[in-house]
Amino acid sequence: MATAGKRGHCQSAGDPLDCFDMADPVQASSERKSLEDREKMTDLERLRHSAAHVMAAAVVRLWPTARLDIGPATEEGFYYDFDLPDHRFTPEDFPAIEAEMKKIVRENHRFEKAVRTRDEARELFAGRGETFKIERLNDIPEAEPISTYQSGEFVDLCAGPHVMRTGNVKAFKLLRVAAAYYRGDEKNQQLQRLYGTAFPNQAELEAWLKMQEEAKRRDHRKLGAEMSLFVFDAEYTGPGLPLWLPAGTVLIEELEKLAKESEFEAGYLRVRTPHLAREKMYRTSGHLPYYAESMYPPMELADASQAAGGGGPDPAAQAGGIASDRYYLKAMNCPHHHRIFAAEPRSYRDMPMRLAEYGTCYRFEQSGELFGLMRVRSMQMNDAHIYCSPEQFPQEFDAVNAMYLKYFKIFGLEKYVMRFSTHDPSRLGQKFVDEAELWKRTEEMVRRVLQESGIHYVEVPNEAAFYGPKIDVQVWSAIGREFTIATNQVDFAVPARFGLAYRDRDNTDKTPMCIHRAPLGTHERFIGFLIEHYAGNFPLWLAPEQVRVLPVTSDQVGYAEEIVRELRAQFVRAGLEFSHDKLPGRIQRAEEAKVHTMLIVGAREQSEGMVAVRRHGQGNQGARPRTEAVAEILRAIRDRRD
RNA sequence: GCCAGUUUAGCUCAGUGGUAGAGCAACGGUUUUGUAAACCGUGGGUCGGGGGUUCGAAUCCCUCAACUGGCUCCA
Repeated sequence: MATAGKRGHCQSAGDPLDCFDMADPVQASSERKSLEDREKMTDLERLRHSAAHVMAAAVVRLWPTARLDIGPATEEGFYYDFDLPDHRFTPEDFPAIEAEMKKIVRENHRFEKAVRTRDEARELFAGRGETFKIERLNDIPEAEPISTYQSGEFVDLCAGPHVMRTGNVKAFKLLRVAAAYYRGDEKNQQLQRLYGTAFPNQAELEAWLKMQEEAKRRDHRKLGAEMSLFVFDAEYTGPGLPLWLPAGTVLIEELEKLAKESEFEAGYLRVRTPHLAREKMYRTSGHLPYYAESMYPPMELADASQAAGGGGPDPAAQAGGIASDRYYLKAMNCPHHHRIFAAEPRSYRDMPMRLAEYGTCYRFEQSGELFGLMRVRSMQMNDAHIYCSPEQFPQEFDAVNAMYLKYFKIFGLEKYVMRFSTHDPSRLGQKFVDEAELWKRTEEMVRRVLQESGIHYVEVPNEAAFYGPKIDVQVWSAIGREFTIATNQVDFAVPARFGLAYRDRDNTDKTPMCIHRAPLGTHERFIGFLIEHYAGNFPLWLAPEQVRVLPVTSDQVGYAEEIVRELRAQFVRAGLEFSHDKLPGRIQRAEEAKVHTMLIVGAREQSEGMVAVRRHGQGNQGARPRTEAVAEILRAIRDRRD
């Protein structure tokens, strides 16, 4: 993993694998900003960076032994890293720090820039015991000037820029305390990081805080519990292993229905594979030994001759002198699909061969990385592998792309970026498989497809997978969280590892290319995203409870039951509620449960064969003939409209 | 895995060393109901698990776990 860059995945030279890693949070980069970047800093970033100085100054006043590292602006505010062995920050310290910050703001110091020689700066920080600053000083390229900023008694090694005076830092708030490894490397010591945010004025700060509150309301973990979609039962099931409740299972099955329909239309063949496989599978794929740590530990069958049955023990294990047989829970489906491809002789007439499966994978994510449904240890992937010839590739890739766009339209996803990761020619044969021509051609094809479909994409050099370029789809949930929700990868290398081949027209064996694709990602992350995207107000086709019929009095129960029967006969998820509550109470509960459509039937409706339609969140839509209302519901479900 | 915080009834939360509480939900009954909460009653908790201090622990201490916020990681 040493060659892996800061933020990508599948980029290490040791990784010849598919990798549907769905996580890719945006992280504040700990890399140095160039001088040009600094000039581009927005006013808000200047303000926040200045606020970081004010906070650091306050901390040093309160804890004079604190040593400073760095304090940049981030997307939501700023942080500053401290080394302070004799005190651990807790949120209880915030009022004192904020009070001291206010004092510094009132003192209204100028941010005074001073350009210094290296030796002067070194001496200055050595005198203050600021060892991190001296190390950071050594990072600054020879050509760049060294500058410090002073506000009051506080001096920091800093290239700026800042606001004019501490008095300009008007509205700020400390947010949280966290640990952070020095230089972002877990081999280094941990520093204490204080996060805060700052805005030009109090009103904007408060608006932002309010937005954060709103975000919490649509958090998928909260809504998932409220709507009984899933639970985590760590004590019995295990951390990161969700149990899908009936309502959540509806979402899964509707998504699978969508996927199966689109994949059927697009000529995919469905396959099914077990949740585990022998060690040899992952040794051949290359996952072992590099990634064993990210997989659940193997199940070891001590008596191999007995365990192995007809096949005998794993020869590789025997060769190593181990008379045992190991099975691993699968962390990805591709090796299994490769073996399916290899199961029978293949002809060019079979190509392209598109093997699809909602495969369940298990990844032993570190405990601290688990995050609701977004980062779990068991996941069901909208997986498929397309085996094709290089000639067939553009068309296949284009079709995959079209499927992505189809899905985005269905879900009303307007804000997304495709992140196109390409190779670096200078690293062919090391980080990237040594196929210069294939790289060039494939990347050009991919680029052209992206451009022609008018998709918004960014190209990221040097972040491709070992075996080919890839596209990650990044989306934002309605609350502004960014996720990699889907991925589409080109693979020229792994089919060869498995010895995959097809007989071509010229009667020679050729190795196929492979496209790994998962436009709906995993159920877990995709549904987590959808919950936030819709704030739990699912469109009719997805809504766990689509229709609830509410008779006004017991006299209409029979009529209501008739309507429910009619709907259920058409596979509409409809129910009836008649309880001791008055109508407004039952409406309230249906609204709270986010039931998509309520059909209210009283004496008036019954006598005229009507229903009064009420849409969740939209109030009373008025009475309509029952047949018309039912037909409209069926149409909307069929068209996957809201 | 690391740092910090949190963990009390199904849910939201109150309870700072002296008999575990409220609202909602659940259940039972009354009410026959017209577009976001009718009324009355009942049951429900080993206060995350374990250990310790104390006459006495939800409350103080230790430890383990899960979750949350970050960091690292992310095949």
